[in-house]
Amino acid sequence: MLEKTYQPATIEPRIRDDWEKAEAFKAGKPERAKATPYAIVIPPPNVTGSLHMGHALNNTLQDVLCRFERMRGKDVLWQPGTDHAGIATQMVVERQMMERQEPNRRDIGREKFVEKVWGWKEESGGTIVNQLKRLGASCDWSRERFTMDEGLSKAVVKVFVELHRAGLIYKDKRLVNWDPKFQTAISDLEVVQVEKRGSFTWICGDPEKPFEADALGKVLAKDPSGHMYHFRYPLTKAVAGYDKDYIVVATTRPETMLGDTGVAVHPEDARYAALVAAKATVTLPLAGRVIPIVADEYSDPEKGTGAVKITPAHDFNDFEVGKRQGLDKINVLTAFGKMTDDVPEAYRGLDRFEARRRVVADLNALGLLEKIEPTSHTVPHGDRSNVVIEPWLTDQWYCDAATLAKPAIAAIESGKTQFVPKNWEKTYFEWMNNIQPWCISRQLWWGHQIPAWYGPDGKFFVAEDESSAADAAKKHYKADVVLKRDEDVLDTWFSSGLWPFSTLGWPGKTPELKRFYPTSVLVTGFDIIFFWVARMMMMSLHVMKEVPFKDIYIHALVRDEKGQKMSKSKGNVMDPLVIIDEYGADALRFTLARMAAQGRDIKLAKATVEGNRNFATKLWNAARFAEMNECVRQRDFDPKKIKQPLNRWIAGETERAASAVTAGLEAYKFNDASGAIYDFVWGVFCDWYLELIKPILMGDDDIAKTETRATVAWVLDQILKLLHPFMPFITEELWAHMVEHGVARQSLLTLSEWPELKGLSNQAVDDEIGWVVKLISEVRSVRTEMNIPAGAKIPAIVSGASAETQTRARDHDETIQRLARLESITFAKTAPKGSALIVIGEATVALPLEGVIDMDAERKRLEKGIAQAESDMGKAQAWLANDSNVAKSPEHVVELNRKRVTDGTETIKRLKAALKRIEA
RNA sequence: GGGCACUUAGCUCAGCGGUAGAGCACUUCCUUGACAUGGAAGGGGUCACAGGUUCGAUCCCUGUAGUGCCCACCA
Repeated sequence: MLEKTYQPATIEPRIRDDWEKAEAFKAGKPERAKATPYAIVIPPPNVTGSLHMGHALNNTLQDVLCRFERMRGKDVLWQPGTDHAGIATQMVVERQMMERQEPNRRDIGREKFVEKVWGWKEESGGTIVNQLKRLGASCDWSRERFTMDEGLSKAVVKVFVELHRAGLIYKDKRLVNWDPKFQTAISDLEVVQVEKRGSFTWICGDPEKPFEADALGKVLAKDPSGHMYHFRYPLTKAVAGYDKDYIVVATTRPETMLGDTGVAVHPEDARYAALVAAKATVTLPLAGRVIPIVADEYSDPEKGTGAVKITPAHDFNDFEVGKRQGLDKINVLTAFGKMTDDVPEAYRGLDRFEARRRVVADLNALGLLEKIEPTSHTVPHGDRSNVVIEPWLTDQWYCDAATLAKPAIAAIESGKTQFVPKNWEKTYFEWMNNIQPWCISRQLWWGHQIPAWYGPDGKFFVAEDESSAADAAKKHYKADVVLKRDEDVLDTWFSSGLWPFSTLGWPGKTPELKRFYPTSVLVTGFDIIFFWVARMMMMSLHVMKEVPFKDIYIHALVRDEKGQKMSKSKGNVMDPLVIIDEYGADALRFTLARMAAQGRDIKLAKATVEGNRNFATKLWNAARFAEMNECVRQRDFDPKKIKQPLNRWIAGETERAASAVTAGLEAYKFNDASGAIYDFVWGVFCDWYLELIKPILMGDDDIAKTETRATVAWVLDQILKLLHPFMPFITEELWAHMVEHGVARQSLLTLSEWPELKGLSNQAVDDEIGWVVKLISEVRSVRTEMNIPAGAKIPAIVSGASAETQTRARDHDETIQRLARLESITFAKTAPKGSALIVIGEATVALPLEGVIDMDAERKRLEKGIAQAESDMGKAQAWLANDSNVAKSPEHVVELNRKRVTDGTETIKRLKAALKRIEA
């Protein structure tokens, strides 16, 4: 016997065990050898992470698809695994070491540190996996992978070596985004632009009367960023045709002026033509270095003074200008963002922001600070470290992304892989067409160490292992040499990019690779289209010569109910595990699926989850009702052979619901699919069908009763199946309760067959039950409006009814009486006086309530009905009066409006007649 | 600067060329033999604004305003 209320917390772990014991989610089972393969690779969560709402949504959708396809008989592989997440993980462990006041990673050295991270991975790496299981994820857990496990690491090395051999990976010295906190280079994608606005109001300077030192110092002490500083660089000597002895340049980063090696003006800029012609030079203030004024297209005459300082070692644009103009590159910053020894002694070792203040103050003292103005500009920050990123000159490994992008673009253009929704293609193309070299090396310790070994002269040998590198070195040096391995590791996304094939066993020629590659669909959020999706497309096409997946389903991000991004600092994080504890995994999953249609974000409120928990309870109680009424599944039950109209009707409704759910899932319209089953279960099955059949179940027509019981059991089975992808736990639990011939069911719902229903719907039956439903609704409506006590039973007298209507009324007599709380239904030529009247089609139903009803209220009710009917009919009439409407509209629309007029006329006539009787 | 979206009931959002829907909230009533995590009946919307296309526009097109996001740049 089912408990009165549904308790997810006690059920879920047990169901999970059942699935595990049955190895229900194992891919490649022999009995499915002939089935169509269906594969999804999970977006691997960070191994040290824990489940957040984004994961919950992402994995719910994948699980819905996997369960759906599994039930449709496919051989489903949902490939799980985790990502080593270089920076993030190293950060977590380092922070932990700091909190425990242990020696830092540099003190203990690389080997010991990496060992520690592995320890941490072993200890907490299972957390997120267990959390995914709590959500109900039907992954093939026996195939779990980790980006740094042996097989995947082999794949990484092999791809690196091959790309290097093909010239698509190379080493280069150029500016990178340097993170002074984590001491590593990061890729463009890991840089976020943060808006900076000056924190002090604008201050206009006057070089003749410099700022008072204290006042300026106070201002600068606040926050020296977000301002534009205008400096005078004195000319080394006067130039004929140029009326000043200095040139003004502006910058938001004063400290970098110590690394200036030129000033650029536009070649066409008349103001500076004399300076260019004279090959004028300026003396760089503070440093005392003489630097040239060069003509370069980069400088924009419209901006500032049209003259721009050039710091090739610390600015991406300046780097290019420097290259064109042959300017020196002077590095003035250390890896930690402090001034190097290549600046005047006074600034050496200063932090970059302190140096900024000093430079401004010192230039002011020299009368070279023209003005300071507040400005609004964006400053690059590390997405993890949140510190200001420095463009910094270093040796790094790069991947020629532009070349790899070409086939990846073509694959989407040709439709071999398609985005759902399609509009994400544009974003993808936009980025791929402008893709920059990808910096793949990181100065971290946790990750795949780059397979390059250096000889004594710095020449490197890229090889799959040290001995191959040694062989190559020996050939080159004609002697044995000591090799030193490159200390850098690869960007995390390098290994993630191989995920669709590395997890299937590549470079081995495994049966899984053959069977499941390319995978069916990738389900992910739009925030990692560039980071991950694009890289998988590039890598997979290069290595496998085949797309990694056929569809890319992009879903929204989950935000809080106010639409703000959930973040720990804002304190608005909704923990999926807390929600699961409170409402059950099914309620959370169903909520996320129902909201999955939204454009770019999902605003999640607790109340919504609660509503869906209530839906689960509703289903639970419907099953309980079935159980109490001995609605037992019959083995040979055939829905096509149903006789009772109510049962035929619900069979037809079930078919409609099933096809709506199927169609929704096939089109990745999770909201449509989940909405269809919700409406059917609550709005049709519970609200109407179960109520309508009660008289039969309690009656003594055994044939009808037997058929109805069997139908209830059958419909419930269909419901459990249709709902299972969304709510796997409660459905599996109820499935187990639905006995068959007195024997508890042995099979698992998750392995049952998906309903493919056909030929169950019948128009005549739908009309018949539709009439019953309409009558009941109308009576209920009148009862409320007439303030008839809910408990009072009243008679109903039907007049003007056709033979068909009379038959319907007689056939469903008991049902109608029960649901409309009627005492009797009788027929008469005319409606008795003093009645409330209901008009349905050709018939009028009278509720004789003389003395009970308020005639005034009845008049108002009828008048309202007439007004509504007249307005509706009037619209239809006006529409028909327009000849072009009739001439140019499709027939069914014309027909619809004609019907509105005829039906409306009839209704109005009867309502008016009813009104007249009252007034009489 | 370039791009992508969004604007529908008090709130959160579906819908989409043929007389506007759901959940929550609200009002009234109901402990009726599955369910008060429930049932019944209601109230509430010129579908942001202005043009256009169409027999017909909430839906398609153009523009305006507001909002959000992505990319790039910023002397």
